[in-house]
Amino acid sequence: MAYITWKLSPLHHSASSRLPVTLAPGMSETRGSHSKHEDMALNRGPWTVEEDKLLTHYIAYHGEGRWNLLARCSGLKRTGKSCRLRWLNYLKPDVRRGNLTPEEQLLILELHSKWGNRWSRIAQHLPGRTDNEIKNYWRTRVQKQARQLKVDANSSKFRDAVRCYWMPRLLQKFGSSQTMQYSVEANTNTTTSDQVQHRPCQETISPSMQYCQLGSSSSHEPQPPENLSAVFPPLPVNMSEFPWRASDEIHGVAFNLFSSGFSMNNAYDLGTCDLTPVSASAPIYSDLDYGTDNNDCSNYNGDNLWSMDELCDMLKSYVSGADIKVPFSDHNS
DNA sequence: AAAACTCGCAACCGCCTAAAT
DNA sequence: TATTTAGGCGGTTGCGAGTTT
Repeated sequence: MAYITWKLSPLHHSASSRLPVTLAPGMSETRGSHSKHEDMALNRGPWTVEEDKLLTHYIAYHGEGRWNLLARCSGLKRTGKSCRLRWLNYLKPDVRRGNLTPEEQLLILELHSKWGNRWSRIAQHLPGRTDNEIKNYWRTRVQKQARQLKVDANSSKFRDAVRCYWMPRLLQKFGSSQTMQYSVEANTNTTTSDQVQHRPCQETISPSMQYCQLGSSSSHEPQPPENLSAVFPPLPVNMSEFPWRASDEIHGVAFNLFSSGFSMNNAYDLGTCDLTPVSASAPIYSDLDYGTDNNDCSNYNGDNLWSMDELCDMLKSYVSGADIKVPFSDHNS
């Protein structure tokens, strides 16, 4: 098998990319990364087109792994670590690029609520997405909201807000974007990254459903760290505890998201959530919204239904205990 | 128009663990 | 068993591009 796919880093499109830096041996290089035979200067910083080609061709012939050997034999003046990172996060053909879909965002929120900052583990359940990308998403989007609210991203208040307002909104989007499908095997008990990314589709299920099944296998799953009470609190069975009622009228739309399937036992069982009232009036996204190519979601603007400002206002209202007005976008109007 | 500021993200750092010696 | 090495992971940094002032 040879990879002939060639992708240019966005940096390569820029005429003013920062230049790679060549370091003499011993200049602030990663601990233990030098062999005694390694005598040449190492490049650091952005990868050049030539370096990418070299790495891609080498892996096409020799396969992945043995990164230090690769670094020495390929002619690249890079550390093995650097080569590995470049390949896994950028050059590997099945790396998906572009904005995260609502479905993916929802899954990240769900999984992070369960596992905390286990980025690589979370990434295993988002085929084609890298841990780095998910980590960046969390830091730039989610933590930003927490900062604006002046609350800790791991605080129960913020988690409640996310669970009550952000996730339902994503579900709303998700409910109207059923064209997005994942090739994920239903039984994920022993799933590995490779299995998720490369195996043929045996059953098409939504990530949320996948997650539900994950949850059902929890006896084999390590528990989240203690300091992560960082799980979202279970949705209250008694909706009177909730900032809104089980069925709220929002701009003329009966918002009945939590009416079926949530309980203390399946707080994350989003897959059983009744989306009908929502999707009936929800905006319809065409393939164009997500990009018709599964590897290209760049056409999808993840914030066009719910802007960050909107979200921030709502979360602020929730944190301050004020009445909530949930905007509802009606594309028919 | 330009300076200041913000954002997104690729790449690096350093710690940890497992495998090899 | 102790030490070394390689690979993996989460945290952090720094730069280009875009936006605001």
